[in-house]
Amino acid sequence: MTIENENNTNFIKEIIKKDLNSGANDGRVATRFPPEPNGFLHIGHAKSICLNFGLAEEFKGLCNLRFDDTNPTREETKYVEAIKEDVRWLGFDWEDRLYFASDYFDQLYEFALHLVNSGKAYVDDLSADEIREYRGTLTEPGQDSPYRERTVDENLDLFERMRAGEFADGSHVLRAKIDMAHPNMVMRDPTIYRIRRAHHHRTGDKWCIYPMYDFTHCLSDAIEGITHSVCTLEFENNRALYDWFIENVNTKHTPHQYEFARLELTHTLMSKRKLLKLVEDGIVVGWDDPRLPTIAGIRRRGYPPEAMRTLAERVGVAKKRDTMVEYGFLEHAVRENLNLTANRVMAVLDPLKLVIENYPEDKSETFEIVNNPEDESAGSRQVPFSREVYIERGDFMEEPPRKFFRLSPGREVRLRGAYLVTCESVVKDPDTGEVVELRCKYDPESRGGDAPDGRKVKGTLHWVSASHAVEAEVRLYDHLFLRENMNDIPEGSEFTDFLNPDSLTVVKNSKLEPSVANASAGDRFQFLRHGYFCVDSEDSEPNKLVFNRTVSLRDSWGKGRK
RNA sequence: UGGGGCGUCGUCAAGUGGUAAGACACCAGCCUUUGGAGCUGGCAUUCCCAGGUUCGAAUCCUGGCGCCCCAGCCA
Repeated sequence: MTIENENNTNFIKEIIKKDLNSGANDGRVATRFPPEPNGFLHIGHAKSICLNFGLAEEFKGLCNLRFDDTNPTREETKYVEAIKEDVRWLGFDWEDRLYFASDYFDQLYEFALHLVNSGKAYVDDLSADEIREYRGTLTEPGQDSPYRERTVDENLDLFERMRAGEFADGSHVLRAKIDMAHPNMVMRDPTIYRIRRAHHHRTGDKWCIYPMYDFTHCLSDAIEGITHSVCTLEFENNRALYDWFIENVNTKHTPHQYEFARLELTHTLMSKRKLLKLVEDGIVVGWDDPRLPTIAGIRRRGYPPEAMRTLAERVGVAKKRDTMVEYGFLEHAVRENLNLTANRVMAVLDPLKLVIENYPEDKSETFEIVNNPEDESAGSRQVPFSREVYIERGDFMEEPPRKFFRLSPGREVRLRGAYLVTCESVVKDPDTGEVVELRCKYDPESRGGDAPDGRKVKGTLHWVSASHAVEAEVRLYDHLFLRENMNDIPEGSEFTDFLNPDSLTVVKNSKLEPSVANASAGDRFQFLRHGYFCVDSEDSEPNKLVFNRTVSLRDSWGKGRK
């Protein structure tokens, strides 16, 4: 795997280098990946994971895995397990640094008390609707709540009673006392605690008040001694509040927030809401559908984690918004990895029988074929050959156009690793005229694929001996959406309007060489001349193999012809 | 008519006053027992626009233009 080492910098790395040089944070670098356990991770999260763990790795620091679980109504333990699996799969290790914001609820409560005591937070009795009205608009300042000037003692009493469960959900909130006329809406006395009687996946029913993200995140960072808190661009406005809390609460560490552009890919979507709809409406088979950009999906699709890390490194980290990385960029990283690591195998997806008339009926022999021309250590395997083989229907044309190098009447081609064969005649279905069989002649002198007289052929075809073939189901995947930019669809249209009707093609009776018979879930192969495939982890069984196409091979012949 | 950000090749993206990296894509050629892979070459006289400063500007200044984010008791 090649990872570019030259010029692989970005603005966050530059900030860290500067901090290291100036001796900030005692020379420590600490980052964290902070998902909310309320759904499945996708490729966008993978970029963040690679960035945070990668930064720690590069600068000899540490990266924590922290679940941001401050909203009990949305979070579930099953998601924390799924997320842990995804991070591990990507190749990162948080060691003993697995944290939960909910672990800090007691500490956070103390911090809130500190704000109340210093006159910087107050309990507000306004309803959610009233608070919104008092907040003002983007261009008009807000108004102070009538409860804003309560005394410290009164606020203390009220806040403690909020915690004690004396008030109904929604009746009170604790707010930071900042500035209702602040030009940054985030700073107009933001809510820091709300009353919510909901069962928390970890703290159970211990609490009926829960801290808000803005209050929790920066202080959790401070508690953990995070130095560089990296998040996505939509939190830029929240940075002022992040800093306000750090300044107004006594914390030992003073973390800083930096924002980068999230990863978006063409022909797909990262929106949790839309992905959920695809799952719920049965448009895809589940969160791990190989067409989905979820980590579970790409894992099942067969994308190697190394390729995802390479992608994250190559797309870089910047602040430019609305960037769309071409899907082909990802596919390139996947092919690059698989080319080096996947063993080659022959698979005929659309079989056409080829009978070698001058090959003895009862004869069969095996050929030793190299497993991976890119990797000598991958060795070789024995592939059986006999009088009747299957070739790809698309590898034969009765009336070949110019530049068609494959088989046609009278033409000689190579059966990869076996013999040179010449098409003598074509057998057709008398009713439909469909070609059902090719009658050929082979050159016994060309064993292995080369003729002793040195004559060359233009085409080399993959093949599978008919009597030895293993049947399998092969699932061919394509873009989920026809439209490139799914973040910007025409007014009046629904995102589902752009679904690709051919995002999945199931090939039921493909013929594979027998060496794959014992393949197990997740095994990856290159089906010669087709692409990279893996054994499906859900539906494949020992006697009923199912393969997923991870990505096709580049095809300069097929390109532009379909 | 508020505040915060961003505008460099079709797509990502370096560049931080010294004369436009790299990758993907694309094009051409070589090579090839995968029309795969690989190899070679090509691909921004110009950095949203207009002025200005300077010997010299993508980088500094001024003024425009365009796009994105923010009015959850979500994160």
